[in-house]
Amino acid sequence: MMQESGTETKSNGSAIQNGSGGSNHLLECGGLREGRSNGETPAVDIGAADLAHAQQQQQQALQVARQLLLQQQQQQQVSGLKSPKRNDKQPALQVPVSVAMMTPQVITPQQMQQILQQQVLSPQQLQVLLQQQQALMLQQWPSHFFLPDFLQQQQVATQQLAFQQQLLQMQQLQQQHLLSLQRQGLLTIQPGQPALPLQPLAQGMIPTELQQLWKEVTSAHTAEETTGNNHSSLDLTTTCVSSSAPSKTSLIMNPHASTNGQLSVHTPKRESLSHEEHPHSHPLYGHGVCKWPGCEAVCEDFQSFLKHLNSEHALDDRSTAQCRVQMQVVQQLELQLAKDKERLQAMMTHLHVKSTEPKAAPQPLNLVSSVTLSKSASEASPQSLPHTPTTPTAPLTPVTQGPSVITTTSMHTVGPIRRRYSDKYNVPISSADIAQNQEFYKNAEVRPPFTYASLIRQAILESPEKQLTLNEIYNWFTRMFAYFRRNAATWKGAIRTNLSLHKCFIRVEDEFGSFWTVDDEEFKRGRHIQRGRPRKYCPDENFDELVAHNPSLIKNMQSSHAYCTPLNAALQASMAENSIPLYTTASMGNPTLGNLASAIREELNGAMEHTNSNESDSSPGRSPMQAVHPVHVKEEPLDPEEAEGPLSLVTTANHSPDFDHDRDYEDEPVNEDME
DNA sequence: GCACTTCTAAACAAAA
DNA sequence: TTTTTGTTTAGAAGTG
Repeated sequence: MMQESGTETKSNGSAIQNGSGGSNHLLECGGLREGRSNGETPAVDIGAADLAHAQQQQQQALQVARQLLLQQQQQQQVSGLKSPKRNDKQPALQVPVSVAMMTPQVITPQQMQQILQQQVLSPQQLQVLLQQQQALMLQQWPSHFFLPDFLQQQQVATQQLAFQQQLLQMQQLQQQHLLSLQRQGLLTIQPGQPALPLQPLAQGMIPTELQQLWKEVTSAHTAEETTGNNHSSLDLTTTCVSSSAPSKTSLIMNPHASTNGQLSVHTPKRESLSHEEHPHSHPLYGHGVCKWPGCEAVCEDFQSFLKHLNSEHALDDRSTAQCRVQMQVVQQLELQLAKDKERLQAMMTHLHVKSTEPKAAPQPLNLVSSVTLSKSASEASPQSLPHTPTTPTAPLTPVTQGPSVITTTSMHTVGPIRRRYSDKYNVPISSADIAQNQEFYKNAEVRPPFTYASLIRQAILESPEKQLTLNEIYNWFTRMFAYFRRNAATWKGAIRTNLSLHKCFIRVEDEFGSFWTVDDEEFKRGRHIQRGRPRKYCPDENFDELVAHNPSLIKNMQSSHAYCTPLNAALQASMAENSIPLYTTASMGNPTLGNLASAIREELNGAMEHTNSNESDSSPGRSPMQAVHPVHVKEEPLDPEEAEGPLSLVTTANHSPDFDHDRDYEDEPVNEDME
């Protein structure tokens, strides 16, 4: 399975690599991008290597642009300085078609802003276009042929240096951010892949490229400004549309984003939200230091920080440019995020495709930002939100969620979303599933897309002794998931219910209390204790498996188990003889003869009211045996085919070949059955 | 539409 | 008495 999936992912990935790699400099309308956006391309393997490749291609594009612009410059030098608005047709060369359709010539910043405001270009287009512009500027700089009107050359030169520093810092921040994202599972960079995809950009960046980046930032910022509060990624598919109708209305939500349920990260908004929530916290202020990129000025208190902020980082060209740089950083991260989302999507699709291939790719796990699901998110009550299909092997990272889900406020609006693994995929979540997103779930109030049973199992298996008390399970939940730090009553009740209801969870008592273990095999079977049926008996099968999987239990449970089987058999036989529905109790798992007799008496007297009756019957607390030997009290649920009432129970007890081992105790019928 | 699963809520009881 | 723990049931909602 794993090999198979890996192979397929790889094979698919190669096809997508072209798309992703080309996306940085080949901005074609149609085919490729549509293929990515409509989710039909099942596997998108875009990793760090792809990004590096993309960056390489980007640099190649830059070289191409330089050559092109050099030609332009030569032409201009020959023909004199021409208006940047000229519409000379330039050979497209290797410049992307859509960009070539735009004028690859020098465009003034004003024009650029105008273009950006009109949302004509996608970020990638802008990037390429700006590369061209940048290259041209660089070519022309020495001769002062062409400079933006609004920038004096000297200012530019000064700012270039400043921006280079800023950019280096930004790149460092970017790397830190990437590392952080990676730690939080937002970015999954496989070990074999090159480290940080953007690292080459940072480290190998030459001043001209830094300068170029600054220019790109300028455009990106402008683009975001024009986007307003939409918070959506610039629609990459609007290139074709908007080029013919360049208006804001042509900016549609990225279909790919809607497919993935992803929207662009909008860090500023998030920060502003947190800022609003915490009046004396500021994303730009921490540990007495101004966090403005490249500043790090020490501010004793928040007030002085505000003063500093207003004085040193007022609205001026420098601050604006720095802000744009930051925006570019964010944008780069968004791109990276989007690519990793696609990869995740492809992985999930691939793993899910076995049974649901015709379907669209699995929906994102949290849906607040999803266009398609925002309706349900806003309309549905917290408990009526749609389930989101997930696959057990899916990373389940919030990567597939829109960034907005990261925000606490948005998560609150999500409320409980029921998720479960399909029975067909009742594969236990691995530690990696959670660990991969551990940091994220610890910090973001995102409901983990695992069932309670899966989480409980995980909690138990993660414990050194493979056993946890209920309270320890609670603690694990709250420790591992920020989501479970709220509404404790709800999820704690759910945990208890699941512990009782799931066949795989086995309660063990000792003199210090009770703890829960998990029968992993039973968990994989995914069986539930059947509703409406009393379920008390000693699951020797489970017990054996449990011990097999939890050797640590042997020391506590061995002796009790030794009592269990023969006595259970005796009890069952006795009950069968008397046509008494088989009935087991916690204490029957470790009955003394007195308990056994008592149990039988009670059965005969029809006094089977409660499963623990035998405990109270034999002693106020536990039997001495129980005190010494922990009791395995969790009952095994009745299989559907076995739950057919008293007669069938007797029959089952008699005909079952593994009667005293596999089914030592059968369910007793409900009281009405007895009546 | 049905069977099933999961989640949630609630009631209840026993134990601490 | 209160809280914790555990069991059981019912119903809503999603999934296949």
